[in-house]
Amino acid sequence: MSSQTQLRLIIYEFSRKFQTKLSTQKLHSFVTKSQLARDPFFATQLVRFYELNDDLLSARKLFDVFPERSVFLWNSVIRAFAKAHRLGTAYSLFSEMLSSDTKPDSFTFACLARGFSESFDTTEGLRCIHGNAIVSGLGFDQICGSAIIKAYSKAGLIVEASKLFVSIPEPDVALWNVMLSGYGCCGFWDKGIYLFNVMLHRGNRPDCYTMVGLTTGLIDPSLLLIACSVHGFCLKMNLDSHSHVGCALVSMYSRCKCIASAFSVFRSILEPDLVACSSLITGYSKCGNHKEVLYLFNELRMSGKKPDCVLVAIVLGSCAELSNSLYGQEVHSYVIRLGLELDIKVCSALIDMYSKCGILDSAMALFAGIPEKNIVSFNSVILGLGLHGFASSAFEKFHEMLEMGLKPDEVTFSALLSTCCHSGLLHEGQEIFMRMKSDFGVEPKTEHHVYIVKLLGMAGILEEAFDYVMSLRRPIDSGIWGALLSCCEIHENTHLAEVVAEKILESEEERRSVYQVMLSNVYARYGRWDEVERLRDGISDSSGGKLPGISWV
DNA sequence: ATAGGGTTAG
Repeated sequence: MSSQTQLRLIIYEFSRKFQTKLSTQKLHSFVTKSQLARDPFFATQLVRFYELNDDLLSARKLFDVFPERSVFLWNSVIRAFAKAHRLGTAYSLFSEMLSSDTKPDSFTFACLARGFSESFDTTEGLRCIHGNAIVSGLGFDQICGSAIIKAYSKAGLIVEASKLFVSIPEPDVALWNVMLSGYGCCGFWDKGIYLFNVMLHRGNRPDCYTMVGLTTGLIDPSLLLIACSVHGFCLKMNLDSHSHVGCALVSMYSRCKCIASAFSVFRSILEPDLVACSSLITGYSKCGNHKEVLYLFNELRMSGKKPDCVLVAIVLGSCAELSNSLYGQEVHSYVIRLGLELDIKVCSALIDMYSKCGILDSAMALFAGIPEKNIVSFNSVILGLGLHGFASSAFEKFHEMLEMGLKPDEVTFSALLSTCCHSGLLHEGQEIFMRMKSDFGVEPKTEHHVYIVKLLGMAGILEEAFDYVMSLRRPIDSGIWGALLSCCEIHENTHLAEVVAEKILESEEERRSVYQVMLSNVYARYGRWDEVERLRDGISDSSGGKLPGISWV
């Protein structure tokens, strides 16, 4: 092995392991003095290294002076900017590439698509990338296709995603997997399972990521039966020992509020890493066992693992729910010791924690200290102000956010509606609810309907609240009926309460039998006729023997 | 050498 190659390997390893600013500078001065910086292979590695260190400036400098730009170098630098959400730069690099001698390949489009999947103006950006890919003759490419499908589905553009999927002649496993989880992301878990059946039918062998893809759509307790069957399938295919599958199963069971199963899957993971532990801790947090979250977090710290921003944010969420600022402050000081206090995720979680613990001043101070505020930090502070009854300040922050060019999302409106509820502002609430859809194109979800019902109910206009719920598209979430029910209780309207209770039972029943039929189809496919019989018996008992007409295959 | 798939803040 030549000394040159050795150095490359050392620095390649270096780039994977170290992530401190100090090492960037050391490496940088080292590289510029040596001849290494002229080597095309090495330049690509170096860009990757800079990317990992959030040092895009150095990456750009290196790229700009580099004489021979290989397609690898172009892709790496585009990838670095796309991943950091510097989409303008990523796109202008791409345009520059189009007019250069080096033509983009499938990786170029994959890198671009990845960045655009999380931007605000996704639809246009993605269509543009997709169009360019087609022009470059890569419209049916697997690598390019899988990245674009993923981006489309992350952005909720499931129609675009599936159109692209069906146009690709012989999808590989990764492509099937991306489409499966795409359906899950967009709330069509049933279509995902249908596609899974088609995939098997065409003789494709599922891998561990197929299983991970199937779990993505299983997001609430009503889907527990389906979740169990996915788990069963993992066991049967011997795919459950893979650590990524383990994590996905833990979080799937957590979303289904079945913490016992989540825990038993976790126990079966041989060497749980930080992500596995985070999945379990997130599970306890989702199930409302916040004491356990703090306990496990402590255990994790004792075991010498270093929590990351994601985990810290979740733990702070539990401190907020416990409404005890002592826990929160302890985690806050730990965060400072770890040097994570500037992270925007952590900071937003801290704001939320302090305002829910009644210390609004600390929350506001933290908010003021964030250099680049994003949608989440604004949402936290709006929610906090609303919670403390400062409705006009909350709306001021909302306008400030709009002036900064940030696009409000569903959580923003949730926070504003909650503000109105706390201050009893019926008309303001109704107005912002209207504007949410007409001015900002945000579709109302269960939580928004719940707030409207609460606003109407609290004002004592129960009949109007009832008519409002009846006007919603079916199926109506039982949470919405629940909100109305509690308003009926407060206003002691027993007549309406009875009607509402009836509706709740109805909707649950309907949902259950639909799921049972779907599950029985899964069993039928694998010849588990005993289970099928058991389930179908259950269905005839509960819904008069009539099966809804649903087909998976 | 550059992608793609485990947890994910409000």
